[in-house]
Amino acid sequence: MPQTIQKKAMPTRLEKRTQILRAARELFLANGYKRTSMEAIRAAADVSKPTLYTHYADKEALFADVVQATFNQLGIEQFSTTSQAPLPIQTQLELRIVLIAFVTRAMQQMLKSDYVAILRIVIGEMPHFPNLMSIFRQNGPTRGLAIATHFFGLAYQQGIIKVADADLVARLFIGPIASYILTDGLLQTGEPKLPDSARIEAHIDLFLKAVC
Amino acid sequence: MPQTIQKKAMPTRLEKRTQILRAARELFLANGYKRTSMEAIRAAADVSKPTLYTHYADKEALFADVVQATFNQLGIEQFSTTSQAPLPIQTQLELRIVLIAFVTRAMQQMLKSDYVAILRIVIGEMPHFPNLMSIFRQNGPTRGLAIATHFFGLAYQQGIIKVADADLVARLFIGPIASYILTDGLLQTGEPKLPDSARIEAHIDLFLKAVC
DNA sequence: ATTACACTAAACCATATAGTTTAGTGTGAT
DNA sequence: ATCACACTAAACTATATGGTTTAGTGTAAT
Repeated sequence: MPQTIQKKAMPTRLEKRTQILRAARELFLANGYKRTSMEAIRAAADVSKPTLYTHYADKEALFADVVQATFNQLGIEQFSTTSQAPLPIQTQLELRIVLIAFVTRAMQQMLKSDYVAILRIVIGEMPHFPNLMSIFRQNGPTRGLAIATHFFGLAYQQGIIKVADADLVARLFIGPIASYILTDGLLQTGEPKLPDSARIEAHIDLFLKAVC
Repeated sequence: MPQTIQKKAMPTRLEKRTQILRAARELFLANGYKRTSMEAIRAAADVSKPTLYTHYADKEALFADVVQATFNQLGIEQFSTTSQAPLPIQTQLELRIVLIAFVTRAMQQMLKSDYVAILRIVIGEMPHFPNLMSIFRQNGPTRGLAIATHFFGLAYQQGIIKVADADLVARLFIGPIASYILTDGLLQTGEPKLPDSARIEAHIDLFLKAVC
C-alpha cells in the first residue's frame, strides 16, 4: 500500500519542530520580522535549511505560527479559571476586591516583556499581517470586554452598581488597563513595570464612585 | 574669501529637500521602514541618488527626520491655543463642556490615519529607534498629561472637583483617550473612526461623577 | 538488502538594496 | 571665460537574504 503513515519516526520530527519554533520566537521577539533572517533562525534552531522549509512553507508561515502560539498562550493565561468565573458577589466591598484582583492580574500578564514585544511587532507589521492582529484582539481586548460586560450586567441586576449600560461600564473599567498597556508598555523602552497597587486601587475606587 | 555663502542657489536646493521629505514620508507611512527602499524614495521624489545622499547621510537619518517632522506637527495641532489656555472655569457645567471639547478634539487629531500609521511604525521600530518614541511621548502623552494635571489642580483649588490628587485625576481623564487610541486606532485595520459623541459624553459624565 | 523517512552540509540562484563612483550638464557670480 | 554649485543618469560594489538543489548519512521497518 502506498499509504504513508507517519507514526514511528515522529519523535525526532516533533523535536525539530519545537526547536525551530522556539528559536524563531526568540529571534523574532528580539529583532522583529524583517530583521530576522531564516538563516539566523536555522542556526539558532540547530537545524538544516531543508528541514526548516519542510516544516514551514516560508518565512511568513513561520512568523504567523509564532505569533499565533504566543497569543493563544496569552488568551489562556489571561482568561483562565480565576477570572472567567464571576462568582456570586454580594457587596460593594467584595466587588472592589474582585476588580482589583482582576486588573492587577491582567496587567501582570500583559505587561510581561515578551507580550509587549510581540504586540509591538504585530502592530508594526499590521499592514502586512492584518489577521495576526485580529488573533490578538480575540485573545485580548475583545474577550476581556465581553467578560467584563457580562460581569457588570450581572452586577447591575444584583443592584451592586447603578449604571445599566454594561458595555459603557465595561469600557470605563477596561479603559485604564488599555491606557497603562499603551503608556507603560508599548510606548516605553526598557522592562515594563506595573503601576503600584496604590494607584490601581485609587483607580478602582474612582471607578466605583462613578458607577455605584 | 573662501566663505561659501549659500544664498543664491538655495531655492532649488530647498525644493529638492522638501520633495525628498514628502516622498519619504509617503512611502514610509505606506510601507514601513524596512519595506521602503531608498531607490523608491529617490524615484518618488524625482531626484538623483547623489542628491538624496547629500541631503541625508543615510536611510536612518531620513526616517528620523520624517518622524520628527510628523510628531512636531502633531504636538502643534494637539496643544495649540485652544487647549493650552485653561480659561477660568466656574461651574461644573462649563467644566463638562470644556472636557468634552478637549477629548473630542484630541481624538480627532490623533486618530487621523497618518498619525496612527506612523505611530504604528515607530512602535514597531522602537528597539531600533528608541529616541523617536520619546519624541512622540513628548509631543503626545507627556505633554497632555502635564496640561491635564495642571488644569485639574486648578479646578480643585476652585472647588469644582473634589479630588485633590491632580495627577490621579488627570490619568483617569486621559485613560479613556489612550484606550480609544489603542483599541480603535492602533489595533484596528482600516480607517480609524472616532467613537460617537454620545459615548464620549457618557464617559465624561461618569468621570465627573467620580471626581466632583 | 532494500525501501522510506527525516535529516545534514554546502553550494547555489535570484533578487533586493544601501550606498558610492563616474562622468557630465546647466547656471549664476566673478 | 571660469569657478563653484546643485544637480543628473547610470553603472557599480558589496552584501544580505529567501528559498532551492544536490548529494549523501543514519535508522527502523519490511
